Amino acid sequence: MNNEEKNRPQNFIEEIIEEDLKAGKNGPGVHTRFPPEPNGYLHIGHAKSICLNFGLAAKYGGLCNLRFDDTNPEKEDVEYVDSIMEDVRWLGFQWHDRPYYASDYFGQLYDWAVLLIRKGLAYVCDMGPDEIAATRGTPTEPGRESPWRGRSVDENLDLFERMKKGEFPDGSKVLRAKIGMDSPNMHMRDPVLYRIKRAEHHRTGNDWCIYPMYDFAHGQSDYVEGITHSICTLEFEVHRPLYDWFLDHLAEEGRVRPRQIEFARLNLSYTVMSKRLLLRLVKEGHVKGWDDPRMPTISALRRRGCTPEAVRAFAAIIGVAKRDTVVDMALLDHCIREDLNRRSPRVMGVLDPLRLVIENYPDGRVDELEIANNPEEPAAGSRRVPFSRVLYIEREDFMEEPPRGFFRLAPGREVRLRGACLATCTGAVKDEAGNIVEVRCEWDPASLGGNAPDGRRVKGTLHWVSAAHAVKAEVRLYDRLFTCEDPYRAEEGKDFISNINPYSLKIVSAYIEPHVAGARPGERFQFERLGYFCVDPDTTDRRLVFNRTIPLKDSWAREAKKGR
RNA sequence: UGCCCGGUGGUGUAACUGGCAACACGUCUGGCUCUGGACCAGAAAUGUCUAGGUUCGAACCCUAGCCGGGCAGCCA
Repeated sequence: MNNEEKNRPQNFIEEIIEEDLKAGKNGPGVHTRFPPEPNGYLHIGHAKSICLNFGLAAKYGGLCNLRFDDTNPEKEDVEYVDSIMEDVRWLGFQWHDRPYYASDYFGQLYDWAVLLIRKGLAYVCDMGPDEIAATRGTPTEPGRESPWRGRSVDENLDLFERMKKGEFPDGSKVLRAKIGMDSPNMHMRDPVLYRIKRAEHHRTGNDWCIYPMYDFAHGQSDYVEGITHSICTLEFEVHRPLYDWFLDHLAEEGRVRPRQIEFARLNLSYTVMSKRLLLRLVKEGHVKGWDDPRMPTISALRRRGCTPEAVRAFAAIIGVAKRDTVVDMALLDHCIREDLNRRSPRVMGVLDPLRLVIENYPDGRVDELEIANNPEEPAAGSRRVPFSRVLYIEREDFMEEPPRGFFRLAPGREVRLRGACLATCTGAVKDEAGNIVEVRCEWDPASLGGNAPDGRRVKGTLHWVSAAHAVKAEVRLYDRLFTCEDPYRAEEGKDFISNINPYSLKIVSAYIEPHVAGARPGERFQFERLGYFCVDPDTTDRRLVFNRTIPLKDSWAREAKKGR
């Protein structure tokens, strides 16, 4: 890719920005913001927005502000502020330790409200929520004007000040813009600017009993911070005329005016993305918390073992556009695998152990084998893995009567024990019930290391651990949280909860090679032939816990499925 | 049946702005392999919502229609 191509706009937002840059509209440069409301945990959809906003700033040499849109104290909390900061930081973006808060502008916003009143563009309305709703009209019929719409400027000024002082009960009065009740755009029908709400705010405490609405706060906050491009999701498209209306009446001549641009939020198959639904999953106990690895939250992705690089690669690959679409979860899976494959040291672990005894291997002998940590990355070095007479192999790697195309162990078959030797199966031992409890084999001592001197080949290579040396670990095998691509589509009378995958978590007791002993939470490995795994924070000195981040692709499983 | 937005292979995104519809994922086939992974090579995709129009030429511009999404919180 030559320079010209690399610098070409990648999406419609970059096109807009470059036009604005050319027209000299942005003053000093490009300035974006990521404006979460601290009322929940961030999810992969937010990651798309974070990567977009911070990425745009980086590309055009500008800044991106992290700004908490905290205008509704009833729903917001510092717990969420902290988690959001942690997530943004983890994703690899920084805001130079200058977080912004819409609540920092409460004073300015109040002054602007007073200014609108002075201009005759806002009034105090005594109607309650129900009345306001009843007089707003419908999308097809105009609303009715409030009886309080004609109050004088002085009366409005007095009443608004007394609202602020706390002279009126919650919900008894609001400040509304005077725009017109017949607008075809519902948001322009004298929208509420301020409401009375006696709630303790996580930052301003009890300083205020009136709080601005989103529409009155957002655009002006952008303006205060010198934001040039205010990027939000599609549902705010109809708010844009109001966003511009406030700025038309409040912005000063010659100062940078922000421009709102809308893009399609991320939808992912096999999961849900709304905060409300995610909250339900947590509250109703369908998952263990916001960071349960089955969740699409950033904290869950992190706990599961995804890297920030994988998430960023995903954000880049899905692109940015305006149509409402659903991205295939397989694309996220791909990005995770691609990244983990490059960086994960390999290790052997057995999830469903079956004893394998090497009959002609001396009892008590141990070979310390030198095995590469990552065959594709010599710099990753190697480790020593103990090999002995009694091993564990994966139960599904042995079949007494193998079907066509099964390359693993079966009576009379020779396979390779990864990094160790070639071994031929001599039989299996069963219990009274007929269950296979042990497999027996003979090894070829000349093949120590993995290859026979005579150059003969085997079709299968199995992972294994030495029974006497293995470390025991709890391994949490996660699968998709929902059984269908579109969990919202449920049977008559049921909701998305009915589409939860009952097998989304399977916990097994596994044997892992001793190399992983002492691994710290967050450490990642590839368990050869199985997938990528990450040490869970539940790990203690006495208990080792792994999460399966994602399985390796398994073409045999696919083949076996087809055969059925 | 008001207003706003959007329709490109199964999925997502492109098409140098009116000039051979491409890239990635997924799928399939073959190769290679001490991971049935990775990697390499290749294939299929009945793809520009429909109908008109402008034009030498339309995914792109115009008109009409169809389909999908959003909007009636003192939520954001």
